[in-house]
Amino acid sequence: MRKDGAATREKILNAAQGLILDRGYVGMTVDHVLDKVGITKGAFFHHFKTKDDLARALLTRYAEHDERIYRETRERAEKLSDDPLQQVLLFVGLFQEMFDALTEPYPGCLFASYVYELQQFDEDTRALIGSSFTKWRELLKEKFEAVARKYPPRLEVDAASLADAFTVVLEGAFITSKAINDPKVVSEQLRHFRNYVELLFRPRAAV
Amino acid sequence: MRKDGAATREKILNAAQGLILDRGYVGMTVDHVLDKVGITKGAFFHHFKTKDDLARALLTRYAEHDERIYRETRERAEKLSDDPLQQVLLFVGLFQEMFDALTEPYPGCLFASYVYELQQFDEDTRALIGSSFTKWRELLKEKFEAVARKYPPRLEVDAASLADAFTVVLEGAFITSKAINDPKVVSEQLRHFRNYVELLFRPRAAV
DNA sequence: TTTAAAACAGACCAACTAGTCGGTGCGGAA
DNA sequence: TTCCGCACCGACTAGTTGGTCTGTTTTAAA
Repeated sequence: MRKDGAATREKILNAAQGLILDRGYVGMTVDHVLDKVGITKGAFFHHFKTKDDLARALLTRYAEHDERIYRETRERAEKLSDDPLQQVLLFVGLFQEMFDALTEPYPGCLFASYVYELQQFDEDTRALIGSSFTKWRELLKEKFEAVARKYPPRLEVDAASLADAFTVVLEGAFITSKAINDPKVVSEQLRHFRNYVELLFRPRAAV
Repeated sequence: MRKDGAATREKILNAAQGLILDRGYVGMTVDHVLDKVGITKGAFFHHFKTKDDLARALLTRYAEHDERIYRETRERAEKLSDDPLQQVLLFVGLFQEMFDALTEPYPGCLFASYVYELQQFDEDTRALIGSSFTKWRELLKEKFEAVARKYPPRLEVDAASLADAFTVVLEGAFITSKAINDPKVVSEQLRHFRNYVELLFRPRAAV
């Protein structure tokens, strides 16, 4: 397997993603990628028409990967318990587990990186970012609605914004974790979100 | 007052900040700033030695502004109530008020922008980012410790990470707000943080 | 073995980048 | 009035950027 186009393409994507999270999209140059992967201009532009083309491919791949993680984790939680509240708490707990294993700060979220350079991207790319956020929301929203039906919340809350809160905590924790260079931040903050859900819905007797 | 150097300097800083939040630091070029302010290269490099010099000045100004807001809001809350729990709830509520008034998404946090291009900046600048985050933490941490002394929390929590949670919610909400282009996200998410604090500390009888 | 396409090499280019430098005009001190 | 210095101008430069182009190697089918 001397010349494997698909493998080279993957290497380019992986290298570019790391570089973008470290230096931003504009700050990541094509030459940086070439150095990191060990290829030349010809190879790069054989696989990607333009740098923007790479940006789109990268975001699409990231979105698919993210959605799979969300969906699989939700399914795992649903298998572990029949109770919607327990399912949500397990869902958050499973994410906590993942981020607890980190020994250095999570490199960051590609969406967040793009959001802070939003004007560099075309309308399609920006739409993809927005639709990913709303997709995550929908994935958790129905879960929270089921929880609220079974356990009346102690305070009035909106299922959609509560679903958003999970993403919000993740995004905020990524930034804070990188800023103070502390890998523990993400799981600590997820713990707070878990606490919130618990306090909001868990019936008195069970506490 | 024909030629006011200080005013021009401010105009440069303001224009650059807006451009950076839209396009990232590398994506903001000196020429963009010149266009926006209506000056020339000579004027720009008269006020700032290099582009990096502008980046540092901008971050310093932003850090001072942020700290002032945090501190003044805390002091306002402290004047409005003697009870530490009420003070925290008021603190969050006052922020909610500010962000509730927005008609378009908050342009973003300069620290977060820099964090997603971290490798572009020197050690000093990165240290300034880290120290700002810990400063915000300290500012709220003592408050939460006072709350916890008076009202035993329903779940065991660490004051430092709870203080971080406020910043985390803000940072995460900024990104989500921009991503889905919805200015209401920030105040909604602050509401959840307020709920959390309330559920965590407020005694049963008062709920 | 032939052959056509895919995978890659690397010299080259136009546009853009941050930064320089000699010069200009104006306001106030002497 | 002279003179000095701050604020500003804008042509210029050296280096970098994304992207092109021509040519070479590899792969697998015919």
